Amino acid sequence: MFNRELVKGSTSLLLLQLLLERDMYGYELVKEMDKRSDHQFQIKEGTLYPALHKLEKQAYIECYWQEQPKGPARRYYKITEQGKEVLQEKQDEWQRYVQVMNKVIGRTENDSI
Amino acid sequence: MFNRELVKGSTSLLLLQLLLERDMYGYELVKEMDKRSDHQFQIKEGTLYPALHKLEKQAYIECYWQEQPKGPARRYYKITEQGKEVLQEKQDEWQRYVQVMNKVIGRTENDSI
DNA sequence: CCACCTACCTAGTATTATGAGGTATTTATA
DNA sequence: TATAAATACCTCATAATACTAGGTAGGTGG
Repeated sequence: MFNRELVKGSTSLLLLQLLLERDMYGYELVKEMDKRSDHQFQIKEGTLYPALHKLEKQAYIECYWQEQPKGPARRYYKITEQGKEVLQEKQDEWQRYVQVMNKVIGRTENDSI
Repeated sequence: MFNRELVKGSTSLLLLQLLLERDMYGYELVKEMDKRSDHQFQIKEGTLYPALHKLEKQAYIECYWQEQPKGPARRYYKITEQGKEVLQEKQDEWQRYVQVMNKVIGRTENDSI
């Protein structure tokens, strides 16, 4: 999605954020991310499922199957309390990161060696 | 530096930006980056030199050796015209990226499915 | 019937940041 | 005089992770 390299590391932040709002299943997360970002973050399934499995292993999310009246069953993911804490840390880190980036690439007038 | 994953992809942007301001040599770039970012971007030499060589191969930067009266010779890097164009694109992409990220992780009040 | 969408998944590849190492010169210190 | 530390360059192996390209299966529309 977007620039492959720029995005690294923010996937878990994005996923946890979406799951903070409501439980979702994998395929739904792909669609929701696409929609929310005006088609700029088109996370691929080859990225999503391993990422979700890792988050689950880390106990930041939990999952449960839900049968559907029609169509295949869905595996819903739910953020845990621990996941919420980690999300907060990731949010803070993102903020700091943007600030530092802007400082370095931003204006230049008075900072020389 | 910082969070390993978050940073991926922005290294070339940062390097090109610093070189836009003046020619620098590798070791100087490490120190300058550290200084500008209040010690938050501590780019490692194992990252820097391969990154510089790649930028050179892509013709975004050029280099020249400069003997020093004392101490080892320095290899100075200089941004090319093509590098300046690429830098502009990377800047734009960074801006867009921050905007989309903020949109997705930002406020939530009225954007539901 | 067949294409397409939903919905899950994995394996292999490419990229990239880092850790750990190497070389060589100069300067400060003990 | 040693010797450590700083300057200045470099490479290799490893880890993390995003993507491509595949696979399975059920349901829907033409």
